[in-house]
Amino acid sequence: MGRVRAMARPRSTAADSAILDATRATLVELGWPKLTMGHVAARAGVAKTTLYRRWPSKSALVVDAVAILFDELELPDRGSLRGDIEGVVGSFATLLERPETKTSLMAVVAESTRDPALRVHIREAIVQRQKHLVQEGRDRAQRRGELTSAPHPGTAARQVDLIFDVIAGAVVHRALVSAEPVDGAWTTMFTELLLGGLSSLDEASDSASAY
Amino acid sequence: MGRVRAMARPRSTAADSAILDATRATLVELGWPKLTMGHVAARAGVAKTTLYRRWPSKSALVVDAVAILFDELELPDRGSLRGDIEGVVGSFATLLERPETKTSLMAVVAESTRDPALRVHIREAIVQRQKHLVQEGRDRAQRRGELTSAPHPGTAARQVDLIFDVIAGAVVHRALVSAEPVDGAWTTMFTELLLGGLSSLDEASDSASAY
Amino acid sequence: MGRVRAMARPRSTAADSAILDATRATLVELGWPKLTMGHVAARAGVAKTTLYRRWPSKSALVVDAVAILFDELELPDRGSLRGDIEGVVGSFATLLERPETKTSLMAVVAESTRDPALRVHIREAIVQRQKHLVQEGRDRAQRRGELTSAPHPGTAARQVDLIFDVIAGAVVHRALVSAEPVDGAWTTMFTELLLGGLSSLDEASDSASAY
Amino acid sequence: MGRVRAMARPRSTAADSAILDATRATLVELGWPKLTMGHVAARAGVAKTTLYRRWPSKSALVVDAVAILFDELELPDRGSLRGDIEGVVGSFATLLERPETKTSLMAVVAESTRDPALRVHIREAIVQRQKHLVQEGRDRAQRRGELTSAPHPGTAARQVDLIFDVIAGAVVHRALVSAEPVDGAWTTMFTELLLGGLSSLDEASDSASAY
DNA sequence: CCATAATCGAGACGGTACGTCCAGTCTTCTG
DNA sequence: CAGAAGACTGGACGTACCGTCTCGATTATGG
Repeated sequence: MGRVRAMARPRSTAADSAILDATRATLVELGWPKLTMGHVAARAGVAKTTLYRRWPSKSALVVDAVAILFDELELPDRGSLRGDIEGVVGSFATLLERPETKTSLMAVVAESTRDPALRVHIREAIVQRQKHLVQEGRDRAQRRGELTSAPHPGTAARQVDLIFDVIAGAVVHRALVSAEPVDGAWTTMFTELLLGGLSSLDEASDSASAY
Repeated sequence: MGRVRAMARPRSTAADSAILDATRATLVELGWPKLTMGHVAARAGVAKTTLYRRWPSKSALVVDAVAILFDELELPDRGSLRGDIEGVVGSFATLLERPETKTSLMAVVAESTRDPALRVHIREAIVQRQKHLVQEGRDRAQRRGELTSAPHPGTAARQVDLIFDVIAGAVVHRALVSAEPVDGAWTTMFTELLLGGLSSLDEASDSASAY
Repeated sequence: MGRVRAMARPRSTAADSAILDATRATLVELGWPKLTMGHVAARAGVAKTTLYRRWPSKSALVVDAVAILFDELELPDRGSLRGDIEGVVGSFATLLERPETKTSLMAVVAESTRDPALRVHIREAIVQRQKHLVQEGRDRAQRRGELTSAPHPGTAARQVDLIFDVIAGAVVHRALVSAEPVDGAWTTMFTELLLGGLSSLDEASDSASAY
Repeated sequence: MGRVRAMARPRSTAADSAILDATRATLVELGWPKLTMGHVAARAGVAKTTLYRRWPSKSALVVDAVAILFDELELPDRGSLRGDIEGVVGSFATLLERPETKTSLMAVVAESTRDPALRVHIREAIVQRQKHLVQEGRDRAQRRGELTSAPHPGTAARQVDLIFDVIAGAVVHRALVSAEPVDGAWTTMFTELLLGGLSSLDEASDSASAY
């Protein structure tokens, strides 16, 4: 096709993972505010130039380095919607306690309020990427008969978005803003609240076509 | 008796408000990342030294400057718990859209993950200070007969904390992380979910003494 | 005359010497560059205001604090002009080795190149105040017959000035600029040179009226 | 063989001279006390970082900037030792009247009393570098038969050091400490004294092996 | 024996420069 | 060309002093 010349030195693929590893290691040791591009480069055995050739900024680099940590979140079948919710809340809380995520998640979000490209990057690499968890939980609950499916596909998608914001938002707020532990008692109470809310949504979307 | 030391020149109270005003104005114009201590000092007609004599860091200063904006949140009686919730969600969303808060709230929270003193500062100046809104909403709903009071005072306090984290967390996550609008449709759906959750909590705390 | 009223609180005389002592002590410990007005004030148990009420600047204060150290210079009669010169050179060198003088003499001179008032202050408090040493040495040598008196008083005064500049200048330059020790060998050689110069001046001013 | 590292971007040589030029220009305009690193950097069109990468302090920078001015000192052959001395004293006095040198020479010397590295720097860049003037004058006088050569090389070197300290010290002391003009009358009298001293040294080193 | 007035310790104030640090870019040479 | 090395501009950082100021408290003397 358009391929004219291809004789240049290709980018080292090994470097990519070395850089992301170094980024995470530095986040653990020094935290976001003390993480510098120079530090990461030195630790990865790479020149700063190489970093900037692949990521536009420190924030974008950290988003990629942290994003894959969120892939650890799973939704093992605990037999009931209540169990599934409690499980995912617990594993999310555990994730937020790790130094890599704790010090950098809010930082990149803060940065993103001024940088649209970064905002998109976060949404794609973290938010949208994890929404399947909510969808899976819903599907499983429907199969168990705990919930009914929404009458309209659009409504279902909006509900997934909402539930994701409620779970993620509440846990993050509890852990990082209120700065109180996301322990068993809190998780139980939160799950109770969420279950009641879900069945309420279920009935409402059943009867009315408002959503 | 209580007099220990009162001989030196007292701190100018006028400077305090000038600094906070300048901080807010600079946040509006330049946003958090471009706000510098030097800039604020110059704008307030004050020396940088004076800033550092009163606030230990840029973050602490911004917390104080922004905290009073949260006092604008009110809970006008709309006649029903549903209306009250929709009202407070709307006004919180509006607050989060203001440039002063949007660019700085997440930034100071991010900073606080590494600075315990700042974490306490945020909790006292913003979080605890606004929890009365949830309490008021609950009391009003109880008076209306929409909710019953919790059997134990400790349970009630924990419920207030939870509800605050759910509301604030969900709205903040929707607005700043998912970066989608907190519009009427979302608010209605969220309120539906929350109302269902509240009545569920109500019944649970009624029957069981688990909480 | 103009005296109308004199009922105010007088300045504490004790403070003066406490301040000068503190200044010297701080010079010994920290040296000129790290000596600050605040430090001296604190050490003297005095407010900064009090310092500035009495001395216009750090330099002026140090000049006064150091000036009296130069009063230690003496000219004990060693029986010959050669001995007298070697003696005064040695004691001057010893004085310049003390940390109070070493670190501050050049500093105040440097400052004085930009501050005429300070220049006058140094000249009066240090330079002119020690010229009597040269005069005494000359007088003594004349009484011994080692030198003859200058034919004109003005010539004598100019010679005293010159000799003072030569001795003080050479020793200071050796000690502080060349930064080599003013030891016995150097002193002997310098004294030989100066003696030869003095007799040369003596003959010249005898025969010619040029000076 | 000698190649150890030569892969990085080399330091700009243009920057060096731009910085030194800016330093001298600033010394002329503002004098030593008002010269700041920031000012010099801005004037040289260079970042402050670049200054600190090359010179450890303001003093070290000024030493280099001023040192080459001393290279202007020359010793034109005026036909006699007397003439040569009067000539070099005059040109040294002229040099000390320039604002660059007047305000900064004593300042760096003062600083050097606390900073051994700076002391060495001054000795090498200014003192040792100009001693050839004394050596030249001596050599020339010997060729003319005005002086004889010292019997031992070590003695000759010590005499050169001494003469340098006497000339430089006396002129500097007259000009900057006593703060009186180094005019023709003073120069004539000083030269008379020095000539007498030199012949005295000459005879002494001839007869005795003390030196 | 009180009123007056300058002094005192304390420390906040506006300024200015410091020397450090990092972001992001540029320039060199090597593979 | 990609990459390592590291110099470069630019700008904010937080600190340290300067010399001035504003306090309330402390002495002296003159009336």
